Amino acid sequence: MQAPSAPTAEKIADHLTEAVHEHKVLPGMKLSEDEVGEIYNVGRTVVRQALRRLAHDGLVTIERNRGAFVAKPTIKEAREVFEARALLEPRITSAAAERATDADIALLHRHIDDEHAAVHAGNSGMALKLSGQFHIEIARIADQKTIETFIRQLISRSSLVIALYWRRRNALCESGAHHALVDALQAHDGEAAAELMKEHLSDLVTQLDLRDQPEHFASLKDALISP
Amino acid sequence: MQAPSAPTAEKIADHLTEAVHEHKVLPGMKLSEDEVGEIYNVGRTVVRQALRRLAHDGLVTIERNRGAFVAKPTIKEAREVFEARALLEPRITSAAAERATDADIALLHRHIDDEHAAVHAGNSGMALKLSGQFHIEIARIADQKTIETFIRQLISRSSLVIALYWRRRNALCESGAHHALVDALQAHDGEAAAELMKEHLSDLVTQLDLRDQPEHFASLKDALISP
DNA sequence: CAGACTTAGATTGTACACAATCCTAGCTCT
DNA sequence: AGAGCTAGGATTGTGTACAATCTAAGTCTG
Repeated sequence: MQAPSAPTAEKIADHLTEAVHEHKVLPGMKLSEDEVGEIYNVGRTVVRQALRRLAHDGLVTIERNRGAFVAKPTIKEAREVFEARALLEPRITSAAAERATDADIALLHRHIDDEHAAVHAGNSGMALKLSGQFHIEIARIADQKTIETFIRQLISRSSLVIALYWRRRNALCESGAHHALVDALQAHDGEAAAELMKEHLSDLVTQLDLRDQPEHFASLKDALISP
Repeated sequence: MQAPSAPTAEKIADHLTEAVHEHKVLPGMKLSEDEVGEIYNVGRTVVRQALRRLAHDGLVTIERNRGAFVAKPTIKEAREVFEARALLEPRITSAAAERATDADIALLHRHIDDEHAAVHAGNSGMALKLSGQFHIEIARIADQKTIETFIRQLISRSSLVIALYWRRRNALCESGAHHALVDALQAHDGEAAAELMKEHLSDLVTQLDLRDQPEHFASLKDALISP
């Protein structure tokens, strides 16, 4: 099912990123260079480039002489990711509302439909990916490449955070929020759109379990001595 | 003067980043792999890693089979960089004001002194670097690694933007703004600090010449035919 | 003499081989 | 039997060789 031709490093990185978005690969999973290279029919040199790019995006942690692993964001990092999103996304959404064309709106509607279809088909991975892409589309509409890049990274990491800290495995984010957002964008109501995005993100965070760790003590001694 | 030992790819990337901050290397300059490798006493493999990292930070553009060049941000990108900074930095400064310790304040004061000394010594490159680092320090104090990373990238690119679009070559940013900022941080006055940062960034932008290009026409024909 | 074509040099892209490091399993010793 | 140690295998880090591609100089022709 995999093309026998040799894709570029960028393509591989993008494909792996999608896989993370779909929760096909999960935090902590090892990404062996040989293994990945075999999958994509490419040498280690190219795999290496892809993995380092993912590491720079925060999706992968490279431990020297040990290899690349899908990142496992800590609670603190998880909070930071959503704080950053809360800073960037409402404002970018507001900008998107002012620039959105009819074609953009149509695309977003199709996105929501696909998302709905995926949920209906029980394909939660695909639904999650589409849900993330929805946010990226908004950044694209705002026509701010720099911030769009940041948001891409944040959404990738959000996928990891959701994989680790989502409260109820089966329950998915209701796409109602997305629908209301598109309406605000269509009405070119920047203020309303920004507010909706802010609430949407806030809702997402409350669905996460970011209480201070279940105390994975470093050592047994620490666990028993602590009050 | 360069150590004969072999530094790591990360070290090289950091060193080159500093060089950009100091305007030692300027936009458009070519970074040959062999040349860089010779300078740091390291093979092309390692240089390659460093260059790709810089490319990912937006400091370098890699053209296939042509090589790596220090990036030349367009006017649009320049605007985006400062819009992103305007979004992130005031809020992060506010957070920093609430967390700043005496040691942090002392460090910032030292920073300003160094900056002043550099200006006085006519070392404008060093002054510029320190001025950028000042902003990074604030992000560090806020203890938000994720956003700090973004701000690092933005400040790096700001150095390129300044190299390309600064109005008056010899005039430097007065460090008075930085001084007032430290005062607000010391007083733990988040709101004032945020406002000062916002104005400071706004001042910076007005010092740039971001008018729609001097029309670098692609071809002579286009230049003469246009109305 | 101008312009297009050809060819040589230089630079980057990729694969591969060897070195360094880490993990595991088996062994020894108490 | 269990803890510590050693040797083997496996995986990653880096330099180097070769292939692909671009640049530029030189040549030829109208």
